[in-house]
Amino acid sequence: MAGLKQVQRQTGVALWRQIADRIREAIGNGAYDGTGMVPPETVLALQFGVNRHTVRSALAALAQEGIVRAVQGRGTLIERKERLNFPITRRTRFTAGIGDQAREMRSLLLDELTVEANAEVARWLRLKTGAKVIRLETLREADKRPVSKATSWFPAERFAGIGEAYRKHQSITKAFAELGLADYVRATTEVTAAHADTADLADLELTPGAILLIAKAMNTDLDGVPVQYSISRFAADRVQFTIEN
Amino acid sequence: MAGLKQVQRQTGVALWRQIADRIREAIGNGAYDGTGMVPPETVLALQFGVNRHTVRSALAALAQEGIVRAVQGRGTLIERKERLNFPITRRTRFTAGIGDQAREMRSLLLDELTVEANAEVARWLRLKTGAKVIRLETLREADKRPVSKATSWFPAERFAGIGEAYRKHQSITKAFAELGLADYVRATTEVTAAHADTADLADLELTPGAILLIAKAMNTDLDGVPVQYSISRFAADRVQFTIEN
DNA sequence: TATGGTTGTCTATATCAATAGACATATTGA
DNA sequence: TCAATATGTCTATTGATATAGACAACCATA
Repeated sequence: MAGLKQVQRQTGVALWRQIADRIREAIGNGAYDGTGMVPPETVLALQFGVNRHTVRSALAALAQEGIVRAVQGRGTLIERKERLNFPITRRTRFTAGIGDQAREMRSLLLDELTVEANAEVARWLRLKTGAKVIRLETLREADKRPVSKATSWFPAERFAGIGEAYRKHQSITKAFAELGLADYVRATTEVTAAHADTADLADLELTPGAILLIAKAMNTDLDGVPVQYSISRFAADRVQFTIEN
Repeated sequence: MAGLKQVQRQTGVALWRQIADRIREAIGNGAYDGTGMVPPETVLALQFGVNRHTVRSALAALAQEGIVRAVQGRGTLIERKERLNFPITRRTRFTAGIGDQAREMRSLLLDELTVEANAEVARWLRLKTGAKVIRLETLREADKRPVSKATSWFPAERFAGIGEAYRKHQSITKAFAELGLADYVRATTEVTAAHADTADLADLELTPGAILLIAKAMNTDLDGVPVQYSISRFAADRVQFTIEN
């Protein structure tokens, strides 16, 4: 282990939040798997070099997130620790990718709209700026816990009706199939990270300061013609990506 | 544009820091490319729904990072906006990957040590736990700006002397070549994101609350035998990863 | 040179964050 | 049942954060 996990003062991020972030990450890394409990508040206070009350604020925030549960007299129990793995390969599909890691997968269609492609979307789909594209906003859940929010664009002509098909099957793969596209492949994925904005916080049930992994992906049909461009925003503490070359 | 970029109160993250994060990101996305300047403090205060003094705190933090420079009477100029792209492919190499995006690449060897492999390292390098491995700590810079900090492990027997070779060539590829490994490939990359810890903040010249993109990578020789396992921590606001399938 | 727009500085006040100490309450195990 | 170890609650104090208003200093330009 890395010894003391230090925190910094007067940086615009409250100590209790820095500590909450570190404990959440430690739980995710399996640091306390032996006991299934977080160390006592007094011990954490000593480790982080802060007052016990500050640690309590951090644990209260984690309890609010449903990650730990404090029991008077016993200690603070770890309720949930999960980090789903998303393989990013030529055959990347959301549902199939984590189907064996969660009991229940769900995909919600939040919004559907036909719009004109902006420069970025047009470039990825190899259309002209202003060309008609169908935009889908989707929220994906694993075991009733939101995992990612995605915006996808499809060429409107070729994939008219993909919104309905998606709503019916709750799967891009099956929606494509219904529209006559039997197979497709992942061409490119760009990965960045950023702080969650207000909308993300609400949809993904996160707390301010939370981190997102952002994947911009382009899928093509087997002839290499772009069929989908998407920007997915994942709660970083719940997922990891794996790239197999 | 997304209209108002809201910020939240009483969340453990100071408003000025939330605003600084949003402005930094907006600059990175080219939002203010037209003028090369950030909007006036009064406008930003109105946009974010806060007092002008709060905006000033945010801009002061960005000025401290060298991202903007305030000029009395004129406005706040954007000094730097960069996001290096790292392709992750079977032939991923750090230096070659961004050689054309920055004028000056540098790689510093911070530490070299022969240690016993822990369970994680042993698993990736397909050794027994406790086997001797050489651990290198490296800091990589582009145009004198720190980009990533990496810890790499190599089988000690096969790559004795890799520390010296790396120090000489400032390149893993060339160090491998000197030790008789002419070519190698990237087998697996795992990508996650996390908040920077104190050590990262110092080495990568970041401010608390900053985000890291973390890549755990395994390279093999052409026979598929693992030759390197590394954990690289990138400043998320300075890089993006690209996966071409 | 006068004006409007911008950043810089100062004072004052209210709220949040963090520390400190004391004690209550619940659980476990000797 | 008792002691040790936890979390829960309360009061008090200090420093950081945020708001509010006023005015100075500087820049571009009409």
